[in-house]
Amino acid sequence: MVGIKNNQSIPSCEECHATDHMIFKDLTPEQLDNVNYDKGCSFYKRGNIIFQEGHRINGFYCVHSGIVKMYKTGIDGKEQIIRFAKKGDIIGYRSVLSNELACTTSRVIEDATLCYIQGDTLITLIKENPAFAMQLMQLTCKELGEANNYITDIAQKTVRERLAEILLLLKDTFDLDENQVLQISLTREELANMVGTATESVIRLLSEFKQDKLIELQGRKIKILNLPGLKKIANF
Amino acid sequence: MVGIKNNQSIPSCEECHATDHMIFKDLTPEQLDNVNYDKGCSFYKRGNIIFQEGHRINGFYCVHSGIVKMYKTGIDGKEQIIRFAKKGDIIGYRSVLSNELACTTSRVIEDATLCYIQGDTLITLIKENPAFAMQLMQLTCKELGEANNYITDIAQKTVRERLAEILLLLKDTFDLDENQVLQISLTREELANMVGTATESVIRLLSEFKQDKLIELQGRKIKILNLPGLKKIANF
DNA sequence: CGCTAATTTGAGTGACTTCAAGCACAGTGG
DNA sequence: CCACTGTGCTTGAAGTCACTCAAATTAGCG
Repeated sequence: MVGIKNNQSIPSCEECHATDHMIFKDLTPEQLDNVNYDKGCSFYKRGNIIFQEGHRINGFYCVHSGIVKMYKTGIDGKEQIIRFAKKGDIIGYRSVLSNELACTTSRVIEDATLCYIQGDTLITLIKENPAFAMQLMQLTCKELGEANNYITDIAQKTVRERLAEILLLLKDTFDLDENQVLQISLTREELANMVGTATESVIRLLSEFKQDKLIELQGRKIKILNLPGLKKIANF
Repeated sequence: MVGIKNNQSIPSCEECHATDHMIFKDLTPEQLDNVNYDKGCSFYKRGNIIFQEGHRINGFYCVHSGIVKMYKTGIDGKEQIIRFAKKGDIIGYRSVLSNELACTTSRVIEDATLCYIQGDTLITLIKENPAFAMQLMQLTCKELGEANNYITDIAQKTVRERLAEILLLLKDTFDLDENQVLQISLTREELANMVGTATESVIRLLSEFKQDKLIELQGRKIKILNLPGLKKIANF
């Protein structure tokens, strides 16, 4: 089921293919085989950097397992987390397409396996397969729409509202386990870097949410107690 | 030079073609002719709405002249201006591609002429012309990159820094005339809706900039006196 | 090796400061 | 004359600073 190449076990694209949002779902079997054959694959531990803002990248990555955060570094080094990538998501493709330097840094949050695919392969696929091109374009448009929403939120909502919204977003992206606990573990600082606020503010607001019986906290585990309540606070 | 159709003078795409960032530059002459023939064209006065957030649009628009603002409506109706569109820019294509409702409203800021092109035409072009598909994808990626930058700025910079940055952005987008005056006329409220702040704050900060000899104000005309100074304030 | 000691990292609190929003009102000019 | 601009004043949300405490890592050492 899994081939061995470069003294390393490389997962087949087929595995990711199960993921419903998989970008390669419109490829012909031959095209997928090509991608599968050409790609490299590496394991990264939490904290590892996949690529860094401002560096040139000649290919893109597809997340096979684990979680990666994408962030920009603002003034005095403060991170602004733009999005997360999980199984089936691709990262770095923007830089390949627009032929620009990477505009974000991507760092592993949960131990991850990523496949690396040459930029040329992507360009070729776009030229050969219009359905794939459409798929990719829709992905970009979706991300663009989300970015625009986020701009509006961050410009107009309070920190409190935004934190509630981020919790809901995390719930949608990473789901809850059977105990309603968010299936992603972030530090308070990382949460702050998503919301765009100070770490202390996140800590204070989380305690407020806890006192208001909206959530429950055990370390980094966040249990959602009152989803409608959070939605109300988030204004959505 | 200009044909008459529907009792209305329709400018040829050739005119826009001169614009260097024109999206259609990779079309074959026949494809361009097709677009040119199929398109509709309308004149809009300042204040007119081209399309509205949440509405379905089945095609997209190409700005032939004038200026259009694209904004989202946030809580209690406050506008958040996402971007402007001027000659050669296309708007609404995102919704066509992702087959979603419009996520912004677009309203005319300076009397404008816009061409309307069917969504199908766009899809066909993408399928027939990979170079055009690449071009469009690069446009989307560029917008996405800018949106991500903006998220970081708005989350981390002060209103003062952001206002300076917006002035620089306006300068790059709409240029200065021979007297260093910004070639776009916005109300203080519109500026505030770009920066993501209150109108009063913009007014106060503009006066500060004026006192610091960075700019000069005559009504809505903004004259740039000290570009490096503004860049310094904007942190870039 | 195993068991403290030492250091680092993250969570949490309180006091203080400041930036910017909001309100009310006064011009002003197209 | 109404929409826009401009100003003063007040208040509150959120950032900053300074610190404690707990947990987790790493180092040290018999």
